[in-house]
Formats: sequence, structure tokens, C-alpha cells
Amino acid sequence: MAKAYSPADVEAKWYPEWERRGYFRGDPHADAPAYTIVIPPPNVTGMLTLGHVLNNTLQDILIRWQKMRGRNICWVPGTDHAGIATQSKVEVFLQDTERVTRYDLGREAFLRRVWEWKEKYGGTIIRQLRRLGTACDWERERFTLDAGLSAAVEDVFIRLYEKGLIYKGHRIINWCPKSRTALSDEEVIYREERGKLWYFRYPLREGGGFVIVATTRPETMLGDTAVAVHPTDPRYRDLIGRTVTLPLVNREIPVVADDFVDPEFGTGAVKVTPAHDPNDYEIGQRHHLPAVNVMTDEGAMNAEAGPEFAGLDRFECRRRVVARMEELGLLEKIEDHVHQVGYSERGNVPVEPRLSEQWFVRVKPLAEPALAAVLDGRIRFYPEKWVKTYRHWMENIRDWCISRQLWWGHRIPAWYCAGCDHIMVGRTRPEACPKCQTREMRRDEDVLDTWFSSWLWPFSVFGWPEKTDELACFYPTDALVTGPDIIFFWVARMIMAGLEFMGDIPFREVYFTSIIRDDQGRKLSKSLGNSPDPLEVIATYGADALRFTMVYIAPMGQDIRYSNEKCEIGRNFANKVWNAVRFRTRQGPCSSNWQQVDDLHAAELRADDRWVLARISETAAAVQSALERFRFHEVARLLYEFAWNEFCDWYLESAKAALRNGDPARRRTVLRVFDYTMSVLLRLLHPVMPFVTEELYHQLGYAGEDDSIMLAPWPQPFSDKTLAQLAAGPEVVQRVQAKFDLVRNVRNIRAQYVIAPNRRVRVIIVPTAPENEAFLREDASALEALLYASEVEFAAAAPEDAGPAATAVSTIATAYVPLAEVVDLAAEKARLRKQAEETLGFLTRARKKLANENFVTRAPSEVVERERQRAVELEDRLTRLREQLGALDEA
RNA sequence: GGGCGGUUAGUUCAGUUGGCCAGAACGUUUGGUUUACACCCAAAAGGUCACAGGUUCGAGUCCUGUACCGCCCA
Repeated sequence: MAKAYSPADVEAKWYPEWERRGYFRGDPHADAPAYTIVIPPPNVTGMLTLGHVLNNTLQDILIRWQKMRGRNICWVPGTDHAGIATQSKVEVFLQDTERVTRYDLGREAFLRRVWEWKEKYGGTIIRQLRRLGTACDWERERFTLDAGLSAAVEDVFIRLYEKGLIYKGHRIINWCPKSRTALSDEEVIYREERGKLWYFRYPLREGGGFVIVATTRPETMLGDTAVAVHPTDPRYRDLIGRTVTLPLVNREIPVVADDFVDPEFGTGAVKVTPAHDPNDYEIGQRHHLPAVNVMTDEGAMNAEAGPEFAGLDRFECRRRVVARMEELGLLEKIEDHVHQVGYSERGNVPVEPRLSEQWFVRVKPLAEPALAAVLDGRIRFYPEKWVKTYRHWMENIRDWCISRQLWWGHRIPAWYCAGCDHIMVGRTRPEACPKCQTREMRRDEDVLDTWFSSWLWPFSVFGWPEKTDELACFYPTDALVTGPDIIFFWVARMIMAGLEFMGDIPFREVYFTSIIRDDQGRKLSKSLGNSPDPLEVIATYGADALRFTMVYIAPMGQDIRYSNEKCEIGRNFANKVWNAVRFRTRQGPCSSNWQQVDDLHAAELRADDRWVLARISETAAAVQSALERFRFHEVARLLYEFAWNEFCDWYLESAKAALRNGDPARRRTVLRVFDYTMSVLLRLLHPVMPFVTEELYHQLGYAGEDDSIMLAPWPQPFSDKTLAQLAAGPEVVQRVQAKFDLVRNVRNIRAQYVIAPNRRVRVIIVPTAPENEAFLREDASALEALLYASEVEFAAAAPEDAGPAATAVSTIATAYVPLAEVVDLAAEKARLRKQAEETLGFLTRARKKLANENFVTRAPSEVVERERQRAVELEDRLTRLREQLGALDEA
């Protein structure tokens, strides 16, 4: 074995092998219970980001864990068609390469080009995922525009239309002037901006005077059809019902009273533009105001804005309107104003609220059962706090605008009769209009929101609406792992769709991942240039290192701060485990019966053996429990700390001594305990670090050529019976840890006195109790090795003949290190005095507690008992420290 | 404006139902070629657990309030 782990070859070797052997395949006819995950489909145009790395690592951990537990795993990968993103990307591409627009090409030809582009460049992310080691069932890879998934989309549209849950309506929607399409409310991102608040004077038609209105969007005044005030506002009571003349346009518009108006905002009088503001639209409805649309779909002014402004871009128009109002003496004042501006998620331009005719889903009837499923616990969220967010959204849900003025996507299956405009919804073009028999008709030009296909993902990937074996076997899926940013877009809607179309929840548990930031706490973004390329990270540190690090630094529910250097954690850890195995391979072939230790008895084992068995069993239990609660970072920490701080630092060092000095039987037993423990450790670690664990499992001979750690059983903690037989319970753990504490104390002396590590010293141990002596004598050679001692002597009291000694006072024993030539009396006294002071401090606090009658009577008896014992130990230690100080005084 | 989260060593964070002598990693200091590992070993220093009250025998943990930071929704 190489001196250091080098991941590249190992990763390149095992991934294709796993895939070739079909380990990732889900079998719909298997006897074993299924465990299913559907991947959150990334955009087909996307590249792998660290967000994907985290997300998919967690899914892979669950899948590999369940595979080892014997479940019939099925992890469905795939991509979505990302309507706006893909269409714009290809438009830019065509513009750059051929200088043509989609309008030049026409719909059919353009779509052919998008498909060509997709075949050529799309799905990069899917290939990149393999580098991470994900155990996806690649034979089931799906794309939201596949024939089957498209059929599901059409089917759902038709069903909901027939049920009256899809309708076409005139409403204010969010319009992206750049992509020239409607967006749903969820696709608008609000950003705080420093803007202005302009105060305009609107002249009253009669009697002179003005009403002053404040606005953040002056250009929309061209579409004003009223001024509104609060009905109880005393300042304006007299104005209600009067008429003002809209400047620049010269339209006569009424002053209306409406509860919506906030008297505190601006002047308390607001302009009303029903065609360009959702709230104004509502006011318009209540007061039967006309809606005047003054803009084109590209965000420029149209003819309704008047000849002076028509054709101007909306922001240019804003400047012109303000300038003209000022000329007319109608600009009262301008204030700085911080407000939220809605941006289009994809287009990254301010959205324009716009009155337009679109298709909507009436979501309320779907939302109610979907909310219930989460509130009654059929679906559980981790961390649970997201339930509140979900609930709030579900209870205030608004209809979902699903039509998009794009070409790339599922075209809406609706036809309009040329004769009577009757709407016909169906899979195919109707022969004739059922109303007027006209045979001429045109199909709706629009496509559906991408989320209208991804909300069906958990069942459409299995062939719905056909009744397939896959659906029967794999639905409902088990866990969903995704980011909290798409809880509304996707998670909530999948729950609605699952309940509506499958009659059952789509998944049982949802884990929301952390948001990844850079080491300064900034979100990762392309423009900041602070998003590392995961493939480069994998090339530098290895896939396992990246996976482990991500999991290790990602606590549940918190943001994580990432930097490439942190991957050293994972790389170093992989190397540590690699080297522990390397040590083992030098000790000869693996034990024949490494799989279990059930037939071993306490008498054959050293305390350190029993300790490591106890600890690996506890670790297995803790890891299992952490996985069940989706506490992934706890899994990583448990394994890291066990492997490094316990197994390598202590057990391996202790085993060295036994292997060097022990008789053949002892040697065999120690190797067997080592092998068993290492095999459990590797299996527990496999879901997080699949490559290195597979490689090491083979290196050690735990798995044959054709076998795999993926097929190895998931480790279980020992039964009570086995624990008793091995005497591997809490007592031995406590004892051994006390021994290690003694060792650390002696090593501290060595460091204090700068004793070269290769210099063996004599250590005299005075145990604090006879059973401690028996315990320490039992495995004296390992103790000697751990202490770097030339010899360990046991004595009943401080040695008198040894000359000046440095003293290590620990619970289990006092250790004397005779150092005639180096001991500095003053320094040694200072050192012991400091310890004595510390001990006294703890002791005082413990005594105070025990003297408190309330504590003794009210605290649980085991807590009181523990405190008593602690006090005894502290007292004992203090006594010994003082004795030693006294002895030094005499010296 | 409404809601949710955070504030613990120099830094990044653990700390599950209150029992803690508050942990880890990185960094720092000291010393190291101990035949698994310098991607390492040993040892050490480093904390009024944001602040102010309260509940409790006992609070990093529960409650109330304040400050600052962040996210989501309007």
C-alpha cells in the first residue's frame, strides 16, 4: 500500500465497477422493501455546484445506508427542462454564433435547435454527479420533456381543467420584460433599493387646488384612473367623490375612498393604476375603474401612454414624466425612499406588474390536504422549523399562474374556436367546435411553467398515468433532500400533486439542506467568483474528502461556511484511515473470523480490547440514531472522533505493544478485535466516504474480488448478552479512560521537562485502590509503551529511594517519574500548586452543592451520587497533591 | 411591517429531553525522523457561553426583554 491515500485511481476504478455490477439498480419485483429517493432535478443547462454536492452527498448517504440495511434501493436521477433558462441560453447562443433570433427561425425550427443544443451540451451535471460517487439508478434517468413525462403533464392539465381547478383569467401578473413572459409570484425576488418618492400635484377639476399623491413609479401615472384616500382620513373627507385632472394625459379621474389606503404613506392620497399594480387592480375592481395598460411586453410605453411618451423605455419614460411634471409646476417634492423592488429571477430585471390574460391553477382546494399531511405528521420536515414557513404559505396561498410566453416547454393543450372563441382542452386537436361546429381553430401559443412538470416528478418518473409495477413498488418515495429555497416552488406543490393524483403523499420525510456560503459568509455566486468548481476540488482532494468535509461542516438548519482549504479535513481523515489499514496489512493476513466477536469471552481480552469493542458498539448505535434523525454532521463527527481520537490514538498504539510482545494466542485475539472493529468502522463510514472504504475493505481482504462493501451488512451494536460476555460495558470504558488520563498526565511531565521522546524513563505507579492496581498490572506492557517508559513499577507508597521525582496525580493512580538530574523543585512545586488550586476550586463547588439540602433532596439520586463520588475523587486527588507538595518542601 | 433563525476559545463551529469540571477542528506556542500516517505524533495556552432580568436545588440549554447579524414573506 502507498504511504498516502491517492483518491484518483481508486475513484476511477470503483465507480464503473459498481455501475457495471448493477448495484444501483432498483428492482420493482424484488422481495426486499423498497427505499426510494427522487433527485431534485437540476436544470438541464446546469453545472455541478457545491449546493448540488451537498444535496446529492446526503441523498447518497441515505441510499448507501439503506442498501447496506438490505433495502431495495432506487434513486431516480434526471433533469428538468428549465423553460426560461434554457430558452434564453440557446437564444444567446444563436445570437452569438449565427446572429439570428428565435423569431427569425420560427417556433418549429427554434425548438429543433434547442433540442440539438440540449443533446450536445445539456446534462453535463448528470455526468459530473458520477464523479461524486452517487449511487443513482442511471437506467431510470428522466427528463421533464420526455414523452412519458409530457403525457403526464397533459393529463394533469386536462384533469384539473375538467375539475374546474384550472382557468383562464385576466389578472395582474408579474411580467418579465426581458424574457417577455409571465412569471409566478414565487419567481419574483425582492431586493431592497434606494429609490425616490415623487410627490405630484393632481389639479382638482373644479374650485382650484390640488391633491398631492406620492409614487415610486412615476411612469405609471399615465395609466392612472383614480386617486384613492382612506375613507376616514379627515384631511381628504371633502375630496371623496370629486374629480381631478390627470396631468400630461388630461384624463378626468375620480377621487375614491378605499380602506386599503395607508394614511401614513406619503400624503395619504395615492394614485390608482389598475393595469400596473396588484393592489390598484383590487381597488379598481371595487370601484369599477377602467384599467389602462400603458406598456408593451418589452417594458416600453405604448400608444395609451400618449404620443409624447409612446415608444420610450419605462425608465426613460420615468425621467421624462418627472421632467414634464416639474415644467408644469406639478412636482411638489422628491424624497429618498428605500423600498423593495421585485426582480425577475431569471431575467434579473425589475418585473412589471401587468394586467394580462393567463392560465391559473386554483390552488386552495389542493393546498388544504397538502397542509394537513404535514401538520398531522404523515410527512415530516427536518429541521422541523420549516413546517411554520410551509404552513404560512399554504394558508395564504394564491392562485398559481402557470402559462409562460415561451416556446421551450410543454405546450398548453387548449384550442380556441375561430368561430366563437370557445375554449377546448384535450390531448388532441378537436375535429370541430362543439358549440358552433366551426372546424377552424388555433392552439394556445403558450407553454406551461417548468414547475408544472416537476411537481409530478415523484410519480411521473415511474410511468404515471400508466399503472406500472414501478409505481406500485417505489411510490410513495421515502426521503426528499432539497434546499429550503424551493419549498414553495417544488416541495409544497409535489405534496399537492401527490395527494391529488396518486391519492397518497409523495414522500415521508423531507430534509432541507444548509445554504452554502464562502468563508466570509457571502452567498456563493458566479458574479462574485466565489463558487469553487467541485470537479477541481475533487481533483485536488478526492471525492470522499469533499463529501466528508461537506457533511462535517454542515450542521442541520444552519448556513455553512465553505472554503476549499476545509477539504483538508476530509483528505486528512481519509489518509488517516488509510494508514491505520496500512498498519494492519503489515501485521499479516486478516483474521479468518473477523466478521464477529460473539464467541470471544472477557477473559481472553485485554481491557483495551474490551474498551474498543464497547466504543465501536456505542459508535454504531449513535451513528444509526443520527442517520435516522438526519443528523448527518453528527455522523461525520462521531466517526471522525472515534477513528482518530480513540481508535488510532489509543487502541492502535495499545495494540502495537500487544502485537510486539504478546504470545501467538494474544496476537490472534488482538488482530481479530482490530479486524472486527476496523470492518465496522469502514462500513459505518461507507455511506459518507464510499470510495476509500470500498478500497480498504478489499485491501484488508474483508471483501473478495467480486464482492463489495456495498453488499456488506450494516453494523449493529452488540446485544446485551454479548456485551456481558465480552465485559464491554460502561465500567471498562470508564476504567480505560481513567488509565489514558494517567498516561496523559505522565506525558505532560515529559513535555514539561522536555524529555526526548526516545528516552525511556522509569515510572513508579502508586494506585489509589487495589482494584486499580490489578487493572493496571493486567496489561503492563501496553501501559509501558503508552507511557514511553523503560519500566513500570508498582508501589504502595511514594518511593523514597528514587530521589526527586515529578508527579502525575490522576484519579486511578499517582505516578512518579524520578528525574534526579532534571527536576526543578521550584517549577515542580508551582506546577503542583496550580493543579491543587484548580482541584480545590472544583471541590469547593462540589461540596457547596452537596451541602445544599435542596440539591440533595430534589435532584435525581444518580446526579447526587455522581456528585458525591466526584467530591471523593477530588478530595483524594487534593490530598495526594498536598502530600507531594509537602514532600517537596522537605527535600 | 409580519415571521423565522443566529450570537459559545483568535477563527469556524458542536453542545439532542436543564446535571458541564463547557468540547472539536483549524490557527497559535513548545517539543518531536516513537518502523501506519509530517495529509503525522506528543504536550500546552486560550471561554463573565451577546447583554439585562426571571424560573429552578441547578441555566450555554427554559421564559421575558434589549442589542447586533442573517433569511423568508408582505
